[in-house]
Amino acid sequence: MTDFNDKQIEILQVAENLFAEQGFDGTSVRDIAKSANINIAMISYYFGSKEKLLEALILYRISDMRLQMENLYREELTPIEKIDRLIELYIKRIHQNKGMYQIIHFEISSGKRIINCDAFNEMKKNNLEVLKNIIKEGQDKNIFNKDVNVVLLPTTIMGTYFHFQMNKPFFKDILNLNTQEDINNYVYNELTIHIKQTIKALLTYEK
Amino acid sequence: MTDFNDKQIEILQVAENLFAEQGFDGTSVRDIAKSANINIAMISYYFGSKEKLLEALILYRISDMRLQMENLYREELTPIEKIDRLIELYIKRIHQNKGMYQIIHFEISSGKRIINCDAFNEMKKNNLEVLKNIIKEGQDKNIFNKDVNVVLLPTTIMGTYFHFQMNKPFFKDILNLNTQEDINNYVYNELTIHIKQTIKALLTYEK
DNA sequence: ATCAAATTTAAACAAACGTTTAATTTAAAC
DNA sequence: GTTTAAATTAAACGTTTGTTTAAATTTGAT
Repeated sequence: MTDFNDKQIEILQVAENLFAEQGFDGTSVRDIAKSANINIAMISYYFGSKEKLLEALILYRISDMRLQMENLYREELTPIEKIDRLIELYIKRIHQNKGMYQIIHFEISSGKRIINCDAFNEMKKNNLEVLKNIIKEGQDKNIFNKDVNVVLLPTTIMGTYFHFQMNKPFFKDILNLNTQEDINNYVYNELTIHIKQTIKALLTYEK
Repeated sequence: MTDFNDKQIEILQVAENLFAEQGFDGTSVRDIAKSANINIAMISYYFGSKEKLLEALILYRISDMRLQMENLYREELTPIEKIDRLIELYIKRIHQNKGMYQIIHFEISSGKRIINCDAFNEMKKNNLEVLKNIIKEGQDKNIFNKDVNVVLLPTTIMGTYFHFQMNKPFFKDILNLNTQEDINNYVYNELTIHIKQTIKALLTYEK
């Protein structure tokens, strides 16, 4: 269904970086062509138009982004361990595809562009179901509290990550994160720990 | 220092809505002129350029956005009450100025535009200091845990809110939020409660 | 009523935009 | 080697972009 040749994939990757950096409207087809070392006409030739290139990019990445959360749910782990693993999985996936998410979020929240988000929403709904099952398991075992807004749990997890990303210049400044290496380390250690700690506290604290 | 006449303020408000909806690059000066019922040339006449209009807008809103957190800190409240009030204050302010924040975040995270964020960063640093003082007060009274990443607390608070905003179409769907009224209610009730609960759990839970 | 400054206008500007064209080169099949 | 389709190119297309111009209008003080 989504079969692109090497040339097309290279264009998609270049476009992904530019769209994430400068936005869709802020990136011209000439920018893309220059970065990918191709002729401008190749974009229309391969994808039809700039907007269809964006749609192709989203489909390409979503098909590459399927979480194996069901496997996680079936593993022999305590609910708390599952939550830990789930957060690690979440952060890793969105950190690796942060450019993609940045584009999608901007284009979604601005109702201007009409892009097909059905596949994206289906993925989110599915992830939410798996999470609900894990939470219910923990509640049945009297490990987790029952007055938790499960729908907003992924929002807190991903929101914390994305707000960190959005304010990267601020955190670079106050936390002395000079290289991309420093940032990756902070994300995979401090930030992940903070999120795990937060979610676990919310699920297990005594009133 | 930031003295705009009525006409300029109307242009700023119109521009704010359009920028938030369609992005800076996605909004033309003709769009702004049309919405504000003015001639295109008035934008250059009053602000110099489209980009200087954006800078004026940010300055205008930030000077309008000063949180009286110091007053909160000095009030006779328990640390937990202070945190509750602080979260209410945070959510109320960013929800009222969500368009502004959307613009700033996008323009900051894309390093493309060079806008003066110093005033914005100073505000954030100041808010962080006030929060640190409240947390320390709670820790000295043995109410709050000591192993909390305070720097990431506002990130979790605001990140949860913004990620909710960004995925508004998704939540509208699964939570049946049909009108703006429904959304405002959900933000000021369920969402605020969830955030308060989360932060309090993180600050007070037993290991 | 007069005059000067501030405001508003329509028109024009060059530059950049996304897209298309038609000609050329490359690659593969016979 | 010839043929045919695919890939690539430079050039041009018509719009739209942000900005400027110069003339017209409004405003407020004298």
